[in-house]
Amino acid sequence: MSAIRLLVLGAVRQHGRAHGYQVRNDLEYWGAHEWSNAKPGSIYHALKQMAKQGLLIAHEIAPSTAGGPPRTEYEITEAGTEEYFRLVREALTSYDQQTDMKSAAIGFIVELPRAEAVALLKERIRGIEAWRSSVTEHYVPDAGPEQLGHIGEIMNLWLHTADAEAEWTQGLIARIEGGAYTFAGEGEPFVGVLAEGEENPYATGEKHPGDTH
Amino acid sequence: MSAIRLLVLGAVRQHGRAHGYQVRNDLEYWGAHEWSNAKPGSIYHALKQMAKQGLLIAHEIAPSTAGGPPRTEYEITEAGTEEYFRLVREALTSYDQQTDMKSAAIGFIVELPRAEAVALLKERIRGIEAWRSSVTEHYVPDAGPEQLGHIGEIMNLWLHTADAEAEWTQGLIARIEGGAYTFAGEGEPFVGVLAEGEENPYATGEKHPGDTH
DNA sequence: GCGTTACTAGTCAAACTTGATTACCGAACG
DNA sequence: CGTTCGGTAATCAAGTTTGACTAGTAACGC
Repeated sequence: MSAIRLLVLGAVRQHGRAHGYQVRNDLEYWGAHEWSNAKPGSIYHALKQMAKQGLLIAHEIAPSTAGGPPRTEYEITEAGTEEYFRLVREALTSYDQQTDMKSAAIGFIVELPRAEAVALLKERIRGIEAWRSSVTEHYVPDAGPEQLGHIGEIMNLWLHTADAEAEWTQGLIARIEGGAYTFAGEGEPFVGVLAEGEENPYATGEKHPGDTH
Repeated sequence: MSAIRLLVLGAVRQHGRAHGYQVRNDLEYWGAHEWSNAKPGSIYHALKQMAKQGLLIAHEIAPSTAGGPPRTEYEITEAGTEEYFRLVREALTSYDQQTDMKSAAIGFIVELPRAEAVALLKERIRGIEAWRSSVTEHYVPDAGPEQLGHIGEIMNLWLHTADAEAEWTQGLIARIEGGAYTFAGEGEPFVGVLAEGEENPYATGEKHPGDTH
């Protein structure tokens, strides 16, 4: 599954009530168009789909205050909130090399209590290690790694990536345990959305060199 | 773009002529179902689509020799071969955190001349470095990284990942320059396909722990 | 006043992906 | 000798993603 649902749920939730264009802008503000499939079509589709499934409720709303077609505002439901936390927890816990889900979940990690965040990340490290040994057992067969030829480099890449991630996760755990950031129930939360009318410093358009999306 | 087209083109090409089920088995043999969207539906869809676009030609073929419906065999065309090499080169060169494309391209890297492989990988490192500095400039604003709060951890993750990849790429370059593997024009190539009737040691079914696909 | 540009907000068809399901055949079983 | 089982090979409907496109309003220059 892609990260679009998690991102959209998170954006709507932080606003309380948001229309599609607002969500679209938030995701852009988070840089999500760089590392996930957060494109207009996908965003509007996700909104409609999740409204149909009861994770959001759609309010029909009067014409836009700033030009353009009339907008629909969305609000997250109880079920939507549950799904949101389920997705955050799952993405933090499980290792499956899906960069977009992982990044999105980091963006929402402070919505959890600090202790739970740390516990989930530790669980993640255990997952990486289990995956690591399962790969080395499974794919580096008795005949020795030479049997695989250059294909072995793919596994090499996986392992290298997994190790790098474990290392980064370890660092994050340390920072969180050291008191960094403001987690759920610890006072004034960090606000990661654009206020109405605020200008987006990271607007679409410029690509990073080397990108080929 | 996903890696499915590259994978399918590569599989058909290594066989000379292959039917869908054969391709499906090869991809499984390569472990592609673990790290890409190489599922039956996608494979058959890609075959049909690319046949329609002239990258493959479809031969209608008599009923299967081993049960099941009649099979269609595919053969790669000139245009398909061009597209194949274009995809390999692009995936090796450009940094865009798409794990599946990268893995697939490593699997086909020995189809290029050794010198070109090294050149592309060096280009890749340059790309990673350019991307790295563009991210640090762009997303770590004047106000200092604190302004971003925990969102800064996402960029931290990106950078960490990029660095790990640059390191791995460097290692691969060294191994290739040191004479590892057999590249195009260097004699007996490594064969990464299953022979007709050969058993697949890495068949589907067992998942690695920690996976959540 | 009036065209032109720019921004807001969303839609749409075409392509792709997914997971389940179908259809066919051979072999084993009782 | 029918029937159930397992492997082969592919299809299908439902859902998702993409990139281009539409349509409305405001603001600007002249």
